[in-house]
Amino acid sequence: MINITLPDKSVRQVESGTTALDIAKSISEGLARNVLAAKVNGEVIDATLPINEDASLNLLTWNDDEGKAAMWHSSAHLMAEAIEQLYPGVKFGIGPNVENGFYYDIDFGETQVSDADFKKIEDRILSLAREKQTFNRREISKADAIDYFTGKGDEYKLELIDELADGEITFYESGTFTDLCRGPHLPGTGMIKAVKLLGIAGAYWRGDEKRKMLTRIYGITFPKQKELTEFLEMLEEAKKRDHRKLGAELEIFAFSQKVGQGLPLWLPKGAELRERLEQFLKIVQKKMGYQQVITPHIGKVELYKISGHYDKYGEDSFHPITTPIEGEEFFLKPMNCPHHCEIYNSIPKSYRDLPYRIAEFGTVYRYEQSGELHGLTRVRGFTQDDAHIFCTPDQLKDEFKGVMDIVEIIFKALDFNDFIIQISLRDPDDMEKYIGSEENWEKAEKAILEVVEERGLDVIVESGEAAFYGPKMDFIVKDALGRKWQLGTIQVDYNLPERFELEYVGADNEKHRPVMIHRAPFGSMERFVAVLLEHCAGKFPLWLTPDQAIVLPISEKYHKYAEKVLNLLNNSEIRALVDERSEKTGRKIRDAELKKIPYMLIVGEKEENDGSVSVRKQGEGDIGTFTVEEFVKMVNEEVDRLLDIKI
RNA sequence: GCCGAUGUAGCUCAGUUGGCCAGAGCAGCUGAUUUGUAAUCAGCCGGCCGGGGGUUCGAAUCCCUCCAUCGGCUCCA
Repeated sequence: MINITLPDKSVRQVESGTTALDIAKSISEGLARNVLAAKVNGEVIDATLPINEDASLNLLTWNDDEGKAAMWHSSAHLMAEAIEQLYPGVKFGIGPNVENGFYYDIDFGETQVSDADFKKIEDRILSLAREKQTFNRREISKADAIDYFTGKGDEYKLELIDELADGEITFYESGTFTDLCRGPHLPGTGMIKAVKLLGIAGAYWRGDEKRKMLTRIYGITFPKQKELTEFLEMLEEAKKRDHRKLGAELEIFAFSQKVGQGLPLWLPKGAELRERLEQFLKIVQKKMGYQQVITPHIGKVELYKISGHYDKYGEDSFHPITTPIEGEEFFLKPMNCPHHCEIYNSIPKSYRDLPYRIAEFGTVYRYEQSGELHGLTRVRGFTQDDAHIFCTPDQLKDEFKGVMDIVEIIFKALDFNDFIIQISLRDPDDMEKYIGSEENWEKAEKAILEVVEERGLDVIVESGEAAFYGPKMDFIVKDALGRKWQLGTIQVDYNLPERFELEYVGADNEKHRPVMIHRAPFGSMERFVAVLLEHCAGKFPLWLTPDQAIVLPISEKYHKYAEKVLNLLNNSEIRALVDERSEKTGRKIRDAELKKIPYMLIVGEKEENDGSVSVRKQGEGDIGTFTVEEFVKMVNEEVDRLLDIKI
């Protein structure tokens, strides 16, 4: 007999060799029907595998991420089986579960497959699911595994097997399909009740663009039809939040084929909004000792050779522009730091001048591959809220913290709470990629990790994601469709000061090298506004939104009073307008609601007589009648609450 | 850049076994209406069917090519 400890700490004595599924059955049939996999001593395995020793046991269901993972991983196998039946002779790459579903990379040979084929594949998957196939795990020797896939002619699986050690290879069989797989899998395919193939795309084998492109099919499955319906509804909702759609509707930005792809045009409302964001940051930065600078949009090629960017990105950049007579070469600046280094260098520095913090809303241009462009989040011309801090090594940590304070202030003012902090360090397996001394890298990485430690931050650490010149901390958010975007960034750099021979005279009267911090709390204005649009679904915070209020006169008779209200509002720094169309009030309200204007002020006879406005809040409805003064106070208080900056 | 899909009016979409002058709703404009918390009515304007080639008596519809967009892959100083 062995002891099985359940999550509620209760202990069950069972025969050795009992499966998780058996234990579930002993608890209740209902539970057993819902068990997707089991977590035994912290390891996720098939619920149908025997347990042979004392263990803690978690029965994983649809409510557990690991349960979903088993479901979707099994679904990938099922899709592969369906596809193999429909397209005999196809070869398979990898087929994992992902955050929302699963995919399988498939080599279809000469056959063209498109989303028009999805229906057929989905139907086959469902009919296989109904066969209630089981997943049969078996350990197999490396030689036998190689034999099997050699027989099948699947070079992709053979490549994967080649990297595995003999004795750790397992196969899973379900129906007519056998796959190299570690598991775990569902007790049976019958638990898959609904399937939807979501997309088809090319994907390089092993993510290497030099290798063959396979066809990746994404899909998702559910234990209930209803959940699929809900998932699809959620996708529809997310699309409504897409910044590309909202940006057009709210007249924030536009693109023009004539201007060029990836080159955003800020419309008046968007430009005003962006200026408010910039102004806000400028005020914060001023309080924190930054000085504004301005640098040109181009710089000599030589500048980027010194900085090292030329070697790294020269080939991938927009090609240089040249002077007509001398043939001097200039790059459109892809970043501001080299210019800022030269600003540092323009006047000799003493340790008393440090930290030297210079900021610029610097517009930069980068050649992004055409397939990468994406609304405002990935563009070829954008403006960074850039700044560089030059300080002594002793000051580094405090300066780093100061930057984090700014990020915090900004995220708070925008009610932005849902972000991930990522620390990016070197790739220990590929040190060739980086420039700069070992000693400096270690110092920089240590400083960041210490700050994280001191602040008790919840961060994810990624090795190999560092910039080529130094480690960094990034603030990452997800867009409406769950794609991740990097917003703010703080990067430590010992390298550029070296390359630009930056110096300061220390208290010891000797020359020293400063440390440099690159930082951009927004990241880029374009990407930030895009993510903000999606975050607030177009309903910007009151202090930021283009139009804060709209006055809606009931009829032409009250236009005069409406104008008077408008003047009062404008005099109180409230951005407002009047709807003087000869439309019914219901219509004016509807239009203002759709434009997401936060406050609608309805004025008619009653309001004119007692100098008031009837206030309707966007998305909420009528909130009562106020005097204009009261309304102004209410708006100002709401704005101040968000902009409550404590430095 | 690569794989796949898409491209009809400012927006959302009809229209393909190739066949009269390419349609609708919304938006816009004009007029009527003077309106009390999410769409007043009527009329009008608006499209070389993404661009360019080709096949055909005839192309929005079929073929080629380029461009852009969308979903991924790779990349992202």
